[in-house]
Parts: sequence; structure tokens; C-alpha cells
Amino acid sequence: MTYDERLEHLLVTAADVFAANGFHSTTMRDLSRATGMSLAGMYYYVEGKDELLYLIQDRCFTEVVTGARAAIAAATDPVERLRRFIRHHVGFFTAHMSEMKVLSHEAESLSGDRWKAINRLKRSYVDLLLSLLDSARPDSDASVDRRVAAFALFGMMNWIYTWYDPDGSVAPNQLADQLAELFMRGIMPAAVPATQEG
Amino acid sequence: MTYDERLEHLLVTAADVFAANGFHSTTMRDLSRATGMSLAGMYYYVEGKDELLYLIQDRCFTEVVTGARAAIAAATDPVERLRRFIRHHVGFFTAHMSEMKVLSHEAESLSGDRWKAINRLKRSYVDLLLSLLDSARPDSDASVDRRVAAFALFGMMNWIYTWYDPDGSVAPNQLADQLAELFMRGIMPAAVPATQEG
DNA sequence: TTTTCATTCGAACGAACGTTCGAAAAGACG
DNA sequence: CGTCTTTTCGAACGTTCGTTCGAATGAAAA
Repeated sequence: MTYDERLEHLLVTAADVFAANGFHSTTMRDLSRATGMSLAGMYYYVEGKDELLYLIQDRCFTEVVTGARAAIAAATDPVERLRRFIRHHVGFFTAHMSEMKVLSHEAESLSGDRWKAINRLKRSYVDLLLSLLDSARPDSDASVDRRVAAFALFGMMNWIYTWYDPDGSVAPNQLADQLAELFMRGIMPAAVPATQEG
Repeated sequence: MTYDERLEHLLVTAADVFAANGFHSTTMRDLSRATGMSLAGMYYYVEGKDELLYLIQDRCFTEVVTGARAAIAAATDPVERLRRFIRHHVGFFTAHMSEMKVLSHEAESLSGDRWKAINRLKRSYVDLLLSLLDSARPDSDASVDRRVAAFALFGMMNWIYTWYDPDGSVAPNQLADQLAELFMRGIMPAAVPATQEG
């Protein structure tokens, strides 16, 4: 095993434990037990508990942002681009539950420069969705504020970690499609129309 | 000041501090400072830190559940009842941000019997929404799973604490209406129809 | 006043925490 | 083999935590 692989193992395991028990409730001794490394040994790979959380969030969020950009790049239709953004977010979330739970739930557990760095990523990701919304929505529709719409969407997607079981009766792909459908048309599809959406 | 008023003051202040800094990061000494009570003095009113969190969540959630039942009681139209449920939840949330943030964010910070008690309330509240959804949705619409729809709604509502400012440009009433509209019809109101919804 | 009960709190306790340090072990290279 | 570097880790340090305890205070009753 190389150095990088051992660091990776530490980060993945830590994400699982943080997700299961919360960042602040997790002790370095818990991580020592879970990883099989010694307590002091972990400090050879990581500055401390805070940097551990930061590395998990930074890696995960960077992957989310670049993945989203790639996912929407191929499409030109604004509505389709929005739909792909949603599918990518939900797909990534369900495939990396621990990391995404840590990212969503422990947003305020960082401080100082590390917090700022993560928030830069967050802002760029929010801006991306806002621009997608501006393109996809009819200009006329001012009934819902753009920020409200954006954070409502993030809310329904990021809440997943509180209830969703990827091995349950709703498959990740179905969940993604249903959330996209819900966000686009709501639960009360206006009576009849338009079944032509791929 | 009576005993009850002092307990109330402790609970309200603790909810604010928990909301601001998180439950686990908050020390009893922080609460002592914020309330003006002495460290030991708080233990005359409360068994400990865990019971403090439990009391905040129990009182708040009980109020949410009974308030929701009252809010929908007057209406008979299923869609209107659902709309009132949403408006009540968002209205209560924005009016009690600290408590609701503690309720949403610190759901896993309790354990044992106290966790079970809160989860009983949670289950009954979820069941209430599920029954409202069953009544409000066209029987035919199986495109979105009922649990997915329910938790998507809870997600967009409970996510509020991460971004919403009640003193910002969107008033609480507007937020409630917009989230209800979003959940019912989505961001892409199907072109033309039906402006007849009260 | 004296007695009783409710309420407050300074001071301390034991436990658990994140982190450090110096030495030991393991590998790489001559 | 010996030497240098990388990696591991037992043991401890200093701090902070939630909680307790017994004495002090205040208010009401007799």
C-alpha cells in the first residue's frame, strides 16, 4: 500500500464514521479503531481532526462541481441541462452517501480559512444552479423567487441523507428522475398535457 | 419570576445557542454565560445537557404537530388542506428558527428513550403529510412515490435554516406561498392553464 | 425569632478529549 | 552489513468537559 492509498483509506473511513456518529461526537480514538491505525499514527497523514473534515469536504465538493459541469456540458436545451444537473446531484449523492452527508450536515463544523475555501466551492455551485434556472424558466414566471427555487431544490436533494435507503424500494435512478419531475412540474401535473419528455 | 418562567428562559436561550453553535460544540458553561445563571444552578431546572435538548425538541415538535392539525382542520378540500399544512410548517419554521433548526439539525444528537419519544412525534407528523398527499393527489399519478414526495417536501421546507433570512427580501408569508406553489406545480407551470386556485 | 423549604452557586471531581514527542520499527539503498 | 529516511506508535501532557456536592442565600410559615 502506498502513502496515497493509506491516506485515502483514512479519509473514506473517517467519512463513514462522521456520517454515522457526527463530526463532533467522533473521537480520534474512534477513527483509530475504525481504520486500524494507531492514534498517533493518523497524525502522520493529517494535521488533525479539523483538516480531516476539510479534506473530506473539499475532495467531495470539488468532485460534485466538476461532475455537474461535465454532466450538463453535452446538452444545450436549458430544461434538459437543468434536468441533468438534478440527476447528477442525486446520482452522486446516493453513490457517496457518507461524504455527502458530511458535506451537507457538517457545513458549520469548519471555521476560518478552511470554512472559506469550502464556501467558495458552495457559492460557485449555487451560482451554477441559479444560471441554469434563469435559462430554463419562462421569463414571465416571477411567482417563485430564483433563490427560493434554487434552495428549495437543494433542500429536497440534500435532505436525502435523513431518510433515503439506496437499497430500498426506490432505486437511485428513480429517485433522481422523480425529484427532477417534482421540481419541474410539482405533484399536481396540470391535468393533461405534454408526455413528450424523454 | 416564577420557576416556570426561569425554565422557559433557559430553554429559549439554550435553543438559540444550540442553533448558533451546534449542540455538541455548546458547553454548559456557554449556556451559563448566555442565560446569566450559574453553571451548577442550571442543574436545578434540568437533569443535564441531554434533557435540555430533549425538552427543546419535545416542546417544539409537539407544538408543530398540534398546530398543523389545527391549521388543516377548517378546510375540507384536499388540495387546500395540503396547502395549509405547508403554510403552517413554513410559517412556524420562520417564526421559531432556532428551535426548528435544533429540531432539524440535531435529530441524531439524542439517544435511548428520548430519541424514541421524539421519533414517535416525527412518525405521526410524517403520517399526517402522507395522508394529506394521498387525498390531494390524483389517484392515477404514480410517477412520484408518495414517500419521495413527502420527504422532498420536508427537505425543501426544513432546509430553510441553512439559507433563509426572515428579514431579507422574501417575507415569511411569501416564502410559504412560493414553496407551496413549487411543490404543487413545479417551476415550469405547464404553459397555460388553470388559474382557478383561490 | 426560629424553622422550613426552595433556590443558587463556588469549587471541585473524574473522565475524556485532541494533540505531541521521542523512540522504535520497517524499508530503501549503498 | 550499516546508514539514512519513512512510517508507526505507546505513553503521556494539558485542557476542557458534564456533572456533583455541600454550603450559602432567600423567602415564606410558625
